[in-house]
Amino acid sequence: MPSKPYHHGDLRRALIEAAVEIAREHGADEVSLRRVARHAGVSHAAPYHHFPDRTALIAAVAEVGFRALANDVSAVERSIESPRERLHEAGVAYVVFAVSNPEQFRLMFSREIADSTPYPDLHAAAADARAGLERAVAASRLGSGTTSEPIDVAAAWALVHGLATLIIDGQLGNEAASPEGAAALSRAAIHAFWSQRS
Amino acid sequence: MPSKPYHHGDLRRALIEAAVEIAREHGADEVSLRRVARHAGVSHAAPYHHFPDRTALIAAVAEVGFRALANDVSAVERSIESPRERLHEAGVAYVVFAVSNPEQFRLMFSREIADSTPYPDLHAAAADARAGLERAVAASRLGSGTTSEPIDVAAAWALVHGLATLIIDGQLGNEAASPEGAAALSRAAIHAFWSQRS
DNA sequence: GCTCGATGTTGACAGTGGTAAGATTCACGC
DNA sequence: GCGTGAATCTTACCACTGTCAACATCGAGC
Repeated sequence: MPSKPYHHGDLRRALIEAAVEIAREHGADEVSLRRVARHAGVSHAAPYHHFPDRTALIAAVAEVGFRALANDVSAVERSIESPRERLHEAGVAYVVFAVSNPEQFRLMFSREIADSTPYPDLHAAAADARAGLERAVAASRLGSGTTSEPIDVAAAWALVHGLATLIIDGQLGNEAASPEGAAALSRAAIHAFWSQRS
Repeated sequence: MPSKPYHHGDLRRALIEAAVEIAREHGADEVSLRRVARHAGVSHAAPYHHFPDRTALIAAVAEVGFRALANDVSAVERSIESPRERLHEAGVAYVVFAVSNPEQFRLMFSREIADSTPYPDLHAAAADARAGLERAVAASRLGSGTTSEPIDVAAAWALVHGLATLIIDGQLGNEAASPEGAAALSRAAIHAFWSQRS
């Protein structure tokens, strides 16, 4: 049995999975190239044959994260009739994703890849995720007709993104740390902004 | 002339200022203990006589940041009559502070000090800043009387915090990068949530 | 005026991202 | 079948980081 062939076979994928696992178990800032390589059973320089540098690995991990987020958001989109309700639940899905995968979420919005233009695949995945929110906002026509749409998208995104980051940093209490608690809190927060109308 | 006395005199303060300056000029993640020490003109181990570890230095920097933020927010509080307007402008001040001091803002919400309980002074400063928003929310009674107040605070905080983080990460376009642009954007976003009422 | 604690320095260690040079193996043309 | 070049992986370095231990220097109070 070739227990350890010289060539790994699918090291790129293995490195990404190792990074996700290390992030989940030890935190996003424990994801170092060397540790990822160790976890995948290769030498510390092997990753450089698949990623030009550490940032590129993070970008790849973030890319799969954005794809999962886009998936979660559009699943909600397909399952709800009322445009207003659909927007609300898309926001809840955003927050729940962050709370369910806090370390990956942190990686997705880590500073080194804030400008995603050098990573086209990441850029596309992030745009897809954002497009989900944009569709939900456009359909529900948040605000009166006088406000321009980009502002509505920015406001909606900011609200759920703020909830997500504050919750996963523990700033909004421990009840919100669980996906159920996060869903309840974000639903309540969203309704707080709309309750004055109903 | 004693160009370099053996003892610095006020090294603790000098280290904090050096950290702020390095963050401003080179980015928050360039703030290393050794670089800060170098910038202050002392050896790389000198900081350990004033801070137990790197995190404690970050906590000290974040503390002055939170004090400045609390100051900015309560300055707005004192200058505006209408409770509703006061809440809105307190939120704008939060975002403008972040955009005006992006690297310090990042330090203030960096993960290593997300739990501020080991740093009582930082904890108090952060609580002061938050208290500003809480007062503004309580006075304006965001939402109808049926929503509980902590939710209102969380929602308001999440909105402005989300705006702040998204803007300083460049996710909301370059127009928002300037303090004026950020003020305009955040005012519009806040009004987007209220316009449906007026 | 001496001593002791506070403050500073030098030197070491393990860990990191990154590069260079060499080893191994795969794929493909003959 | 077989060689040869490219892709992959390894070992060995470099500079940098946080942190600690040992030692040097100074100031404040007895």
